[in-house]
Amino acid sequence: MLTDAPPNGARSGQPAAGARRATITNVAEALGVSKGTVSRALNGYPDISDRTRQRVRQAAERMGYLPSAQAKAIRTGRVGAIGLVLQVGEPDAQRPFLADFLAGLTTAASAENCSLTIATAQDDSETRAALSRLIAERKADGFILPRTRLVDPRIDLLRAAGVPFVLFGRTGDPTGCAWFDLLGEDAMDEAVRRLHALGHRRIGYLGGGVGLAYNALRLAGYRRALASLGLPQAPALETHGGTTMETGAAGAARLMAQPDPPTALVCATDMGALGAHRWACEAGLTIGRDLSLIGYDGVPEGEWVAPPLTTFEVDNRAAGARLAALLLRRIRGEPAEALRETARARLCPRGSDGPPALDPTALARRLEFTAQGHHDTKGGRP
Amino acid sequence: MLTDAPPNGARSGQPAAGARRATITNVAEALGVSKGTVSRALNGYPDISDRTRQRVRQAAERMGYLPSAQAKAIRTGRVGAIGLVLQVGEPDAQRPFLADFLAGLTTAASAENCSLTIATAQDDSETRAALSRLIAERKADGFILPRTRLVDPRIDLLRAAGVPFVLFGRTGDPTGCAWFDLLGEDAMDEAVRRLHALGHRRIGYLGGGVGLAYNALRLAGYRRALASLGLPQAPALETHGGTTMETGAAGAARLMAQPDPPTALVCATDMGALGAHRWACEAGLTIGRDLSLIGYDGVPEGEWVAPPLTTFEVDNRAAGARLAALLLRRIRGEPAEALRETARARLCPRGSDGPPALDPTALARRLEFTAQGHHDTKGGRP
DNA sequence: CCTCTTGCCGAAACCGGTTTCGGTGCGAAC
DNA sequence: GTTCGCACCGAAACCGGTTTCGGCAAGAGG
Repeated sequence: MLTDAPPNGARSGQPAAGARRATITNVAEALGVSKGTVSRALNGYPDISDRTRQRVRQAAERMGYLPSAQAKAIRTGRVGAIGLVLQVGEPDAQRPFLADFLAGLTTAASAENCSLTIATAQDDSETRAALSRLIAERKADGFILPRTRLVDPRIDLLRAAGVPFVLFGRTGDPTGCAWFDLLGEDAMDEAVRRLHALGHRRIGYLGGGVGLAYNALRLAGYRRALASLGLPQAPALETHGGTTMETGAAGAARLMAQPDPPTALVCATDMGALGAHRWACEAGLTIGRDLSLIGYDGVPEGEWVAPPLTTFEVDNRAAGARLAALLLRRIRGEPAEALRETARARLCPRGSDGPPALDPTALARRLEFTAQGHHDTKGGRP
Repeated sequence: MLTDAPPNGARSGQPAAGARRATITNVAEALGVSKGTVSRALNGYPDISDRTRQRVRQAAERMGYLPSAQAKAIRTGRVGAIGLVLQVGEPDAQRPFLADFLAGLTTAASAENCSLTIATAQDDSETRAALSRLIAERKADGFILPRTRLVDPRIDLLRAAGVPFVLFGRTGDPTGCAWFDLLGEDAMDEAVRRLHALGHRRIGYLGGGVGLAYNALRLAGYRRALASLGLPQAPALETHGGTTMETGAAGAARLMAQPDPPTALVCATDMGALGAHRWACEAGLTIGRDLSLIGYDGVPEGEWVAPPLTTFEVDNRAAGARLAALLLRRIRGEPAEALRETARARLCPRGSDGPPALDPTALARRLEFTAQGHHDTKGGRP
């Protein structure tokens, strides 16, 4: 059996078989110097002679000594960990991104001797509770806040607690906030221009999570492009909440059920776009001809549908790395205003967009026709 | 600007605006008792009167006091965290599972006042380095080891260090190991029986990661079912390494390039099965008729292909929860041998399996025919 | 009335680090 | 030959908890 957690260890002075890690006292005794000297030597204080520093370094190396993060934290106030509370159970949780995102966070953090502490929560109140607890137990020196809202109670909580944080996304009141974000508005702008160049003149917006900051920004980018191109803009061309296949399909159905429906949809999320994709297939539309779709996120499922989804790819690993770097600087005291970065998502052209085969009126007639029962669904053609 | 990390705080006795968390000394002073009394009262020691215990509890609650995990750790040796090193960058990394898995881990852990510390690594040596560092810095009381190998250096490392751990999966030398695992061998067995009941008599195995424990177990389950049903078993019916679409396609191609190819493939992983799926489509086979496929994992992509993939669904959230619970008990000193659990994956029948339309010989002729150029690929039928 | 428990709690050691303060030895300057 | 400054390091306080030890008071028993 494994040596069961030796609580008080062998009473002997020599740890011997206990496999106990070396402490700073062990190193100090081995060298015949004081604890303080070892600490200062290893932490680069100037009032230690080079010879002593060398000896201490070598002894520490030889004994496999690494300072305990907890013991260090109790004095310095820094745990050497960044915190992240994931809200799972939400429809558009960050499924495929997560591994890459975490990899980015941890590699950047561990480059500065920091680890990552994570917690999960089902809803908003659990998230706040988890944050409070991590703060109270001092398990993290600062936090990454993903999926920012326009008004975000997490931000108020951290501001009030005086704990450093960095947003993944922007927010309504940016006072004292550092952030990293992708320019979703530019992506939506680019999507509209691309569709316009293909010949589309009536372009709809299938929005994402209501209240989430990204959705407001992407909507703004969509509208900006419409305005600059002189294309029509109308409430009937916009819908929101399309973050899953179900809601995406429902949103697409709503947008397309009008006399002059859009011939193309710019979608704030890939999952919403995939819902629209499925709806359009079932409505008998040929995607990329009758209806064009452009998504955003770069989820792997987008490659699986036919035709594959044109979308904007996000480098989540790089995002995680930048966020960790910013947070570490924030923890060291740099002002939040100096820690704001953005990046661009990369257009990934695939098959779901193309020149419109029909004008809006013809498209509406076509939809009405199939809706009246002339449907070719998965029954095979008789 | 936010109050920048007040290192030594205001010199005043009253923390006031510093927003500093209350310490045990604060609570003790507020009540006029000693630190020790507060500690004992909150930790349920028996030699504290009920009245005092109540007063301390209320004061702690009122002052928002929660003991610092680090300060506690320094004395008790327990950090109150479980560790997990994720190996990203591998082809069959746990992409879709991860969020659910983490949710299971953290909810089960936080129920016992534990958090989760994670690190990532690219390869084996980085993984070992990350483990060593987390141990040396005492950032975790124990570890979850996912994706176990038949011979796994991580296990040796943790055994030598005397650190508790629980495997997600089994391993070659189980001495001193606790684990949770899914009975992949039973799933493969069930898959073979299902195909046999459908009429298949020549069934192949598209194996997963070489050297990984699950692959050996699933192969054993496949062979066991063949033997018990009296079906032919041959090296030519087995291949390994199919953990991605590419390798899965290659494996399927190899298995099917023989005079009497299998009419059905039992696949150790969904990604391998999806590779076989794509290969079969491109080879002009009708999946579910010419060739049947059964996967394992329950990745979401399986629902996206046509026909959707019959597979075994794994409840990764529950797995995470069980693993965390086992690890916590292990940390408390329960013997590893008493902490071994298994669960079953649930068959999820979809469309990729059915009665065979051809016998092996006819199937081989069919494949040869299309290989000679009579191919109908995505060019449309001329 | 004295002793012996028993219940309850304070004092202080302790965990493993960091940091302040003060003191030594040495060479240089006066 | 003092005095001063400087480089270097030891002693000890400190961080925020836990745990051991011992003491006091009250009650029980003789």
